[in-house]
Amino acid sequence: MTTKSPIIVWFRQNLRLHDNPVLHAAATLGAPLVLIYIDDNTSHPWQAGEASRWWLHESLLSFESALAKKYQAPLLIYQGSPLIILQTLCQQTQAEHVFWDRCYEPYTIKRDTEIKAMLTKQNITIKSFNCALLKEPWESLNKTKQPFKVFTPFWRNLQKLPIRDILPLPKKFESLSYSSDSTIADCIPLPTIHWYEEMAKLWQPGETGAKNHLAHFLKNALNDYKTQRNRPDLKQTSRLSPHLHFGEISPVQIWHATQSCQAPQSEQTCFLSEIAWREFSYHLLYHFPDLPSSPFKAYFKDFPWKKSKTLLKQWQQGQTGYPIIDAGMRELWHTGWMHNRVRMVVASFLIKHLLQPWQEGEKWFWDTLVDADLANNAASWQWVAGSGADAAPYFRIFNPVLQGEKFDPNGDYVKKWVPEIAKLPIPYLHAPWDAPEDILTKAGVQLGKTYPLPIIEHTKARERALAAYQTIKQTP
DNA sequence: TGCCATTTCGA
DNA sequence: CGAAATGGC
Repeated sequence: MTTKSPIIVWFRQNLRLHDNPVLHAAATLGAPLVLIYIDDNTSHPWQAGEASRWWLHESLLSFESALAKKYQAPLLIYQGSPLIILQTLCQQTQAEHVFWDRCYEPYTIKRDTEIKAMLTKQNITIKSFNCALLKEPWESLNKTKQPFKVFTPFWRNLQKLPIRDILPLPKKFESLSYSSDSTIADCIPLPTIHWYEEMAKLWQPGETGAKNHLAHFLKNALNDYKTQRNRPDLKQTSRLSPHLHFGEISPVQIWHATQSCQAPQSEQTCFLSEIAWREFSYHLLYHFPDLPSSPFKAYFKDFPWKKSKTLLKQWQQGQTGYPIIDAGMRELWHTGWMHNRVRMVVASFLIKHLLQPWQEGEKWFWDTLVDADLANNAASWQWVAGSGADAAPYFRIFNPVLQGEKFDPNGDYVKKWVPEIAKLPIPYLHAPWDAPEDILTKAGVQLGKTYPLPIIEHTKARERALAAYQTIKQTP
């Protein structure tokens, strides 16, 4: 393709300069570029929560300044209907080409398909690029050309597929002299209450922060990733999830950087399989677009949930009386993130101990996570619920006390997020109700007053959950 | 990336 | 008698 008419490059998720196929392709063509971001958060069913919006605000600022610094190119910000904005821009700039990075959520696919049809009618050429995945969801198929429904075969297959090389950073490109009326602050305003300041100390949204996180992780944590990654009291996970969600780093960059680092191969593979879980989630969401709302295994629609707004709220607020659960839920609220092991434990607790629908947990995570991602969130909640593709078996019910003792052995994680019981000695920190009266008094804990009694008893809850499952279980 | 009751093993 | 293995949920 040769063109001298401007190319509009619409960035949606992949807010980075390096290894960005859409930017690379556009810059290579030698035409002037119009770089835009359109905020249409209010026009779809899964509006982003405030934590995620804070991250987006910061990420866009970072991207905007990187573009200005490296290429003296402005990032134009718009708010409203992408179709109308693109039509107008094409007219005003005489652009005949619109390039974008592919998105995979059902509502973005629908939106983009409509836009592509309308603009094509007006002789605008649309070109889209895979910027967010190792492989497109339709590139991974089993021997019968069907999507994978089990992770292990998906992962084995992925390891056999060629992964493209990292793209070089475009040396230069010309940008059209053009400006928009809105700024990042107009379209994605920060909340008036500065609750995000606590999060701002922990994270560095943007490409530089992502790169730093990856380098630090590969150097300091990957060597014993297999075992230490389960410890929420240590910082041994990559913490790349929000960076990946906004595309500040690509899975291709992670793939190659991991394979060329010093850590043992078994550790590399373990970490890359986690990246592959993300890939598998996108694969499932693409092929089964109902994933965010309906159980993948249809018989789960009859599950006898016992909906309770009170229980849901106690879980959300970290007031369940189980220290590891409350620590996790409070970490989420305060940092916009939760350790993966703890995510599994709190999700299992909401679904199995409290019998609340997994969709309620999914919504809460969606509203509060900085890494809120439709594919990962939906696939993971269904995985824990047992209703998903390749789900955990329903009888896998975590015991919150044992999980705490096993993965937070010194209680540092609980002490950090549940300070009101921090003075309890270790055998009782994960099960305060077992502590003798004098030990509770000495630690300044009054159960039911300064810290809740358990809102449900573990053994009974476990039996009730197994019984509930029996009512829907399919007999083969 | 489960829990738990029960059985079996070995000092 | 405690650790390890086993098997059902």
